[in-house]
Amino acid sequence: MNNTNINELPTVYDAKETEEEIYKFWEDGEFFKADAHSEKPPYSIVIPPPNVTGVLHMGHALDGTLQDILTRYHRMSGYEALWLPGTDHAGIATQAVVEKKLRGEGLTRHDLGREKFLEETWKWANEHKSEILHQFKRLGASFDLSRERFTFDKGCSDAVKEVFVRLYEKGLIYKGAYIVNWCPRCQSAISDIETNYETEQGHLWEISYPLKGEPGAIIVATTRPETIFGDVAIAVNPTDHKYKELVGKTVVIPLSGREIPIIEDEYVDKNFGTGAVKITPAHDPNDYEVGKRHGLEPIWVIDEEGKMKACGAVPPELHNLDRYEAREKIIGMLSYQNFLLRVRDHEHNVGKCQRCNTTIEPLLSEQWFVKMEPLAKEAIAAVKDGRIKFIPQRWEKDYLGWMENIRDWCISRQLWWGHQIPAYYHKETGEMVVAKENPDPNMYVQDSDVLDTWFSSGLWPFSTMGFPNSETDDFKKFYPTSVLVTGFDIIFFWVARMITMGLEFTKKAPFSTVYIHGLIRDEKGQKMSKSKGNTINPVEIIDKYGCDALRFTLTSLCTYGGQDIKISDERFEYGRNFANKIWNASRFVLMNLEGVDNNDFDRNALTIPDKWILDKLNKTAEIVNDNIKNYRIGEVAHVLYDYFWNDLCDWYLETAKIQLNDENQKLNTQRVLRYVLDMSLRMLHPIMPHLTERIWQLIPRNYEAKAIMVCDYPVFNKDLEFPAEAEEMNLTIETIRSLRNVRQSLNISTSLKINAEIRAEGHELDVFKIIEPYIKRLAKVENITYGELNATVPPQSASAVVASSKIIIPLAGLIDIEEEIKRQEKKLNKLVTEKNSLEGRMNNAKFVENAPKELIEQTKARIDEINLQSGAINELINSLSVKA
RNA sequence: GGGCGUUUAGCUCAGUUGGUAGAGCGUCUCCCUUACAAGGAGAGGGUCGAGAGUUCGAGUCUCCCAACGCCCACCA
Repeated sequence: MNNTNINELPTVYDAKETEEEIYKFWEDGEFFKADAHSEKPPYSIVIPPPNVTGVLHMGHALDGTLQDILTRYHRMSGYEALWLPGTDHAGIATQAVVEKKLRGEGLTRHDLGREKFLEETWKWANEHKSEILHQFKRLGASFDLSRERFTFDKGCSDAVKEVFVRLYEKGLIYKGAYIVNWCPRCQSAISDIETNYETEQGHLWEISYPLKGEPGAIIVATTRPETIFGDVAIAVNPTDHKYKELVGKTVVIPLSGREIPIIEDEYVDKNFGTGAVKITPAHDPNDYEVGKRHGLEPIWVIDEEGKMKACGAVPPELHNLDRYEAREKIIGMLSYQNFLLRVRDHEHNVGKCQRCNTTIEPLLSEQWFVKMEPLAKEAIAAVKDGRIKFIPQRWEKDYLGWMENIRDWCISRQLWWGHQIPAYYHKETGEMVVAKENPDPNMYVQDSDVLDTWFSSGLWPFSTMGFPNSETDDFKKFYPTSVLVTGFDIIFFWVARMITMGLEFTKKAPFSTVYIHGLIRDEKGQKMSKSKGNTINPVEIIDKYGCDALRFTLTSLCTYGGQDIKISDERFEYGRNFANKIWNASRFVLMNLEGVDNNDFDRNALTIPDKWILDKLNKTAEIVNDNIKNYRIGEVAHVLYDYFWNDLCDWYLETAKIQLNDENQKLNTQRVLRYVLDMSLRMLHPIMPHLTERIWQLIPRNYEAKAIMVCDYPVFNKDLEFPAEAEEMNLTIETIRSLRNVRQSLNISTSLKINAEIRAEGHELDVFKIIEPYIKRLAKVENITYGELNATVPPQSASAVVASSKIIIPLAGLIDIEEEIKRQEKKLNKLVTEKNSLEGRMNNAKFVENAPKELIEQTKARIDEINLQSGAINELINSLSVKA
């Protein structure tokens, strides 16, 4: 790397080559490895483990970039930084994709059997695990692969067993029959938050249930006529006089003949439907509660596959019929026998499986649950008392709202891929033992269900650090972690569970900050998904634009409010162009560092532009540190972009060219350039690691260091403040801009040399004399002369007013007087408008009375300045008009 | 039904203690000036969704309305 010939560096930054080479350099040097025995204060982040179902998407790229920026920044800022990588076994999701693959081969998991199926799934998981980690490397991730973890590895599995047993012993895990969300396709229970509701256009059927042994009937409205065979009662509201006389009577279920009572229950809404509800406790959560209150035994009529159960309660011709086919058929039968009185269109919400979008079947079923309320107490307190802070803070409200209305968590899944529940049943007595190990494999069989995948991810911050052993080096050094970085979509699924579990089992909040960023969407604002075909693969973007370009662009799009981020391919040109700008600016500096010595710059030999850029750099460092600490990471990107491009490239490098040509200034300018480039690269490094490392390696350094990634991050330095020179440079810039403006607006060719007469007094005059060379070169001025401030304006000349001085540009034969007058009038108008507004304020007694002193003084000063400048412009216009 | 977010230049979006608006892209003009045409220089472009209020002063605070988006709850 160090043998590179600077003059042969390509003019276009080659991201691909650089990234590969640099990442390898970091890996070989073991720069990402965290030391648990370090004296430095710890900074740790555990990655939200990506599912092993697939590959990296843009959301991971954003999430990973932000974590890497925080990790790299803190590593450079004196912390022992650990970013712990890993993946999630993603129980239901992974099983689904593997089953899908098997289906392609004409197989089901049952054909393979549990053991063989798990083998297949492990294979799949391992392949994707390495693919995902490889992609994270392409992203420049500075994570410590020696600590890589998997939610289903030995350590995490031990943690799961430990937690399960302890919660069970504490009475916080129980097993029981409740209505759960059952996915007939996944063949498993799923939790409430894995169920999404969709509005569907359905029907409300009114069915007549005849009274037993007497004429008359009660009419019931239902959206699910196929469940009538599971009815155990008809319920009406106790205050509903319409049905007063029917309560206590018996009706006969149509098509079935079974007899059920008419009961009263508060749950019934008099105004909905007919005011009479069929009660089906086995297939509806509300009905289940009603049934329980009235001591009614549930009757199952739909099975786990969503088919009509082949049982006595269901007429034989419907046995094993799909629930929707059965519905059609039942409607026909009811209609034929005149039990169906009315059909109405009815919009209602239907639960869908988040994973496969199959309509959920509420099913009474025996499952395992975590009693959440006792655990939620501390999780609520931790956020309320500030032990855990959400950024942006508004998410705390969502979190607390959910926690405060927490419902028990159904944790058992009827799957194979996952942590098998550590409950064992005696083969003969059926006695159940909950323990980490099977008490006697000959006599006990393990519960066949596995745990919800989020159960293990909920332990992630501490299961990865050695838990249940809290004496490991990593646990002691790196737990609790510093911050959790994730999207808002998994606050309930994951963040909430980590907080409850962390507090319960480690007595500490697993992280003190939850940094929530927006979600990545396509250019139309739609969520990216494979089925929509609107996904953008981050690796393709990296191939096309470069990793640092991707990282910079994504970072720049992060707002403090955590808005969703719309991206399209072309947006990454922003980052690519910036990377190229950095590359070329650096190339320029490096090409001009030949012959530089090993000394730091000489403070006494600094020029105005030198001091100005040092001042800018210093201020930028201050702002950048402040912004990173406050998680305003998008702002960091903007500030650095503005500093690097607009200050460093557009102005300082241009002035440096002049100084480099001056033998007296050359050496010190080189030293300043070296320092400024070095510090600028360091500031950029956390966002754009490869490019900055690559260039830094080429700087002829006067200190020892192995890599930029372990250099100190620049901080504000009181000794590098140069306010006076900063002001003087502003005068320089303004003067040059005015001259350029004159040239352009009067259509004076750049090849044409012009002269300028500067009319200034006092300090401004002194400054002009110093900055003359810069003005000459950057504004392409041939000669500069000096004159009296109040002398008359020569004919045929353009002019500009800068600060308190005037610049006169004689343009005999070149100038269109009318144009110049117009130009000046435009400027004057602007000033006059501003002045009117300011004077309006100053004439307002209340403003003068109430506004802060500094603002009033500022306003006065500005009015003075405007008066001066507009006076000068008036004078110019007058002299031009006379001559015209 | 409850809650949250968004509405600012043609487009995409910034704008943290209230002090008369910024960026990138796009547009117009000029320029291959020995770091960079993925570039340089100059310019144009906004009554900050509507309305009301507080204030000397509101894109920024309060209220109300509208449109779009999201979350939670849930109606047999």
